[in-house]
This record gives sequence, C-alpha cells and structure tokens, in this order.
Amino acid sequence: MSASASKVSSLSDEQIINRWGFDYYVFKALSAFRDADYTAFTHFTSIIENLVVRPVDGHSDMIVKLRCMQFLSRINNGDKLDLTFEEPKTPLESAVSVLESICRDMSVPPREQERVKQAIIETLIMVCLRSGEFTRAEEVLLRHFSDAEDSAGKKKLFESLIRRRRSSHSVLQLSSYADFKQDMLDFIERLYRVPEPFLLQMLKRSGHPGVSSEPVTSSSQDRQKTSAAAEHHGGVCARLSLHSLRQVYGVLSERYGVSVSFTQLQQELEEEQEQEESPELHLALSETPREQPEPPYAGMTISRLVQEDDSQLSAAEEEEEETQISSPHSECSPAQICTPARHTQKHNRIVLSSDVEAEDHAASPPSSRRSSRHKQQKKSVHSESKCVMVEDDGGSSAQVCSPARPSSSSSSPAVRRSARDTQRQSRIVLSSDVEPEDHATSPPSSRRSSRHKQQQKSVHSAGESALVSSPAHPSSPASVRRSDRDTQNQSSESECVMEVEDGGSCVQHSTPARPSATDTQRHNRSVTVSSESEDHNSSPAPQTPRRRSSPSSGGAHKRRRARWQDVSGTHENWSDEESLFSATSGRSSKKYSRKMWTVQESEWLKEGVRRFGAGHWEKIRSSFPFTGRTAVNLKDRWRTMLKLRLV
DNA sequence: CTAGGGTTACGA
DNA sequence: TCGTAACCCTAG
Repeated sequence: MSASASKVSSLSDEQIINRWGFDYYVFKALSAFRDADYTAFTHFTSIIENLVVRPVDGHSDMIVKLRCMQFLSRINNGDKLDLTFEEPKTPLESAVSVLESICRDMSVPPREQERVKQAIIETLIMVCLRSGEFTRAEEVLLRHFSDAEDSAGKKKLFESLIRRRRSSHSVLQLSSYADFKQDMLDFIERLYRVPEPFLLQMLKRSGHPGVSSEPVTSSSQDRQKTSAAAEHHGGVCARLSLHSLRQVYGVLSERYGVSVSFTQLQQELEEEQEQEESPELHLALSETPREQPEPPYAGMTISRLVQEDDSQLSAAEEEEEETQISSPHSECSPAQICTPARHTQKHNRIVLSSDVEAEDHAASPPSSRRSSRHKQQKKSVHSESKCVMVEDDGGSSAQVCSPARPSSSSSSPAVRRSARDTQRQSRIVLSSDVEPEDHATSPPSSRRSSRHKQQQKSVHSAGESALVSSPAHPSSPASVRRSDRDTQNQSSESECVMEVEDGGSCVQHSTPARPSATDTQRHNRSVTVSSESEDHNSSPAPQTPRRRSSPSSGGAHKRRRARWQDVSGTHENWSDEESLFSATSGRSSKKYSRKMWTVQESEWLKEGVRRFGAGHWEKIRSSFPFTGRTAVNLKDRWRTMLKLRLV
C-alpha cells in the first residue's frame, strides 16, 4: 500500500497530513461553535488559517469548509463593531459577502439566502443601535436592508429608533446575539454537514477511549467495526489485511446496499487484473483510490472503505466524482452533496485555494467610511490605514486571525478593531490571512526601501520586535494589531488585542510582539513595511481606492472584488452592493482604493513564483489566499519587487 | 492571460 | 513638485 500512496500522486506527506489536520480542525471548530465555546472556535480557526498556508492536498470540499469558517468567524465577531475583516466593513457585512460566496458555490435557494442575509443585516443594525452607533445603523439600513414588503415594518421601526437615537427598545432586547450565532450555525450545518474527520475516525477505530464524534453525522458504530483499519492512524490503510477489508466491506456494502459479496468482488478483481490491469480495482486494493470513474461497485469498494474516507489521503479529484457511491466518505458527508461547490473547487489543490480569502470588497469601499469620519484629520486617516498595513505585516508575526480566510479565504481578511468613535481610532487587525511562511520574517529590516528609512525607527521598534517574535508565531492565527493614533493608548491597545482574542476572533497570537509594534505604528506609517520582512513596500496603505480618473468608484471596485471572488465565485452581487455604497454613502464617494502590498502577500507571491515560475500569475493568484489582487496586480507587484531587488 | 508602457495616488 | 508603488490599458 505504501506504494500506492506514492503513486497517488506526487502529494507530499505534508500535503496529505495537512489535509487531515485541516478536516479535523474544521470539524472541531464547528463543534466548538455549536457548543458556544467561541474561544475554542477562534483557536481552531486560527490553526486552520495557518494550516492553509502550507501545502495542502486541497480536496473537493475544502473551499466549502473554508467559506463556512469564514462565515462563522465573521458571525462570531459580528457584535464587535470595531473589528474589521475587510477594510471598511463590519464583521457582519463581511459575513454577508461570504454568504454570497457560499450561496454561489453551493446553490443555496434564493429565499434561504435572502432570509439569512436579512437576519444578518437586522442583527447588525441592532448591534449598531445597542452600541449607540446610529449613524452606522442608518448606513446599514440604507445600504443593505431588504426592500421587501414584509420587512418594511422593521425598517420603519429601525428608522424610527435611529432617528430618535434610541439604543434601547424592546425589539432590541428580544433577540440575543448568542441565538443569532446559533441560528447562523444552523444555516451552515443545513447546507453542509461536515463529515467526521479522518483523524478522528482513525482514533476511534484504534479504540481510543473518549473519542466521540461530535457534530457530525456519522454513525460511529459501523465504523468501529471497521476498526481493523484503524490500527495505524498514520499508516492509514495501507496495510489492511484481507480480513479487515472483508469486515469493512461488509459494513459498507450493507450501508450502501451493495449486493455484491466480498468474495465475488475478489474474484472479479482477480479476473480483471489478469485481463488487464484495471486501474480501478487495482487501486482499490492497493488502497489508494484513484480517480477514475470507478465502475459501479468495484470502485466503491473496498478501496475506499478502507481507506476511508479519505480519499483524503490522496487524490482529491477522485473524490469529487465518486463521492456518492463510493465511500465512507460519502457517508460521512452527505452534506457535501448539496454543494456544487465541489465542482468549483477545481484545482485548488495545491495550496489552498484562494478562496479563502475574503475578498476585498473590503478594499474597495474602504476608507470611505472612516475617512469621512475622520475627515478632520486626514492624516489620521492615513495613519490608520497604515496601521492596518502594519498590522498585516505584523500579522505575520502576530496574526490573529480570523478564520476565514479562507479563505479564505481565507482568506482572509484582516480583522481590525478600531475604537472608532472616540478620539482614538485604534484598530486591531486580525489578519486573517494567514501567514504563510515564515520567510516573511526573515528579510526584515535589511531590505527596506529607501523610503522607509525615515520610518525606520518606528520600524525597528515595531517591526523588528514583531519580526523577531513572529517567526515562531506564524502559526498564531491571527495577529491582531492595533494602532492608535494616540500614543497614549498604546498600552491599552495591546490590551485590546488580547481582548479581541478572547472575544473569540483571534486567539493566539503572540502578544509580546505586538505591543511594541502597535505603538510604533501609529506614528509612522512606515511601520508597515517593516515588520514583516518584506518591506518592499509596505507602506501602509490602507486601501485607498484609486482609480483612474473617474471617481465613479463603482467600476474600479468591482473589478477587484470580482477577482477575488472569482475564486469563490461571488462577484456579481457586489455590483449591487457597490452601487449601494456609492449611492448611499454620503461618506465619501470613494474613489479608488490603492492597496499597498503587505509583507505577507509579497511572501505569497515569492512563494508562488518559486513554485510556478514568474509569468504564471493567475495560477499563483489562485493558489494563495490573496484578496483583492488580480493576476495583473501580482505581475505588477513582482515587477516592483524586482525593481527594488526584493527578490 | 501576460507583458509592457502609461497613469495616478500619495508621501516626502 | 518629485519619485514611486500601485494600478490601468492595450496589444499580442
């Protein structure tokens, strides 16, 4: 069997094992969410985020899972208005974006989608009202609230509350945020039932006490019978004995109603082998599933059984097609089926799909809000944005992150927290982006571009500390950073960070580093670059939109979004939203957003070039959780990096 | 989809 | 006002 494994493809052990880990942590994250253990949830999502940056055997449902994580992480932080996953958006607005992606991938009934979206928007408005953010509530109301007749009453009520600046009302007390979270979880679970992860199955089969399958569906009993296979968690099925196979086959055939007996199958197999090598069977026995469309039963057979679910091990593709019949896999994840998503997944396999990310919608409408707020001090705005960047960078070191990413998308998006109102605008960013590799850390200060010189001081303090610390952390899920404009707050900031984590969104992170970083940041925009290493740029750039001459923001933004959404498949919706943005937001008719490259993004790019070679921008883009970056952007960035000799 | 040249936002 | 990273446009 081992041989088979190798055959399967050129998957590395890391890819395979990361996939197991990925599946496991997604499972655990959902369990934690279900149990209202949101701290644990954020821990798991952080792990996932970081895991995704590593090579993973991307399989069919990975994207779906990432999207679910993104969605839930945003929901989880939805009551924290000062957090941001995507630049200008509140967590719940980001959740809506992710929802759209999910719906697209999984073909969710329009009604259901609308219902969930409406629930999110209403909750967001209530959150805003409760916290006295009337202006924001109004914005959300105008921008997103359904025009459907049946919601007209609520709309009026909210308008009334906003007008009267009422932050307390019976309506606002009726629903608890906790219930909302669970409602959203229910939605996700209805859509997609996460199969019991391979690792857990193996553990169970091995007879490990105390293992319980939580959320998932599966019926453990049957599986246990199959325990034979379990013995080696690691080895997977490779060494099954015939006896084991027979047992497993018995269970599965029963479950699936396969009438062919094991013996018959065996005979068939032998015959076929003689005739030719029938790959399928071959594989089957060998244990690695193969992709071919398997014949009716043969395929479904054993191979999978044993192997299990997992096709995980190997080829993802195979799974996609087979699923139904085949195997355990299917059993475990009935849900999958609903989603067409699988198809979409396409090639993500290698790394993670970009999906993770979040998109950048955020980017587009980014600064507008704030900027408007802060109008007074333009500078301040800048600084903020910069801060953001910084954070990201830092992110590498300290990222905290939000799950999403996953997307990714991750990716993912950074979460920020700003003390908005008040004078300070500190923000925390949890970068959802995971960080990938550590390289980031490496090239820290040395490279800095001339520009940064000035800032270096800040950089040092901030950046370096960050850097140093960070390497290790990459794993830490999200780094949260916060920059304040006011220096005083710094200390507080760091604290905030902590809080955030607790809150759930992010959890781990290395605290130490951050603080310093934060401080520095604020003052200097420069900070940004530094921290991570990369420096290339780093200017902090928040995202300012920019687009060519036309201020008509719409166009520009759309593009960006679209792109990243492509991955996930969202786009279109945005157009709507955009229009909304531009239309309603008196704030700033934003123009365009110029988004500086973060260290992390640059690292991804470098890694992508290393893997695929320069010129394969689209491939690189889709292999990493870039958000809001087009292949052209990547190309341009690479050109800049070359120019600056950053690579 | 990519390469390459032009344009623009933004800090200094 | 200048330099430049990010971004746009267009040809191939």
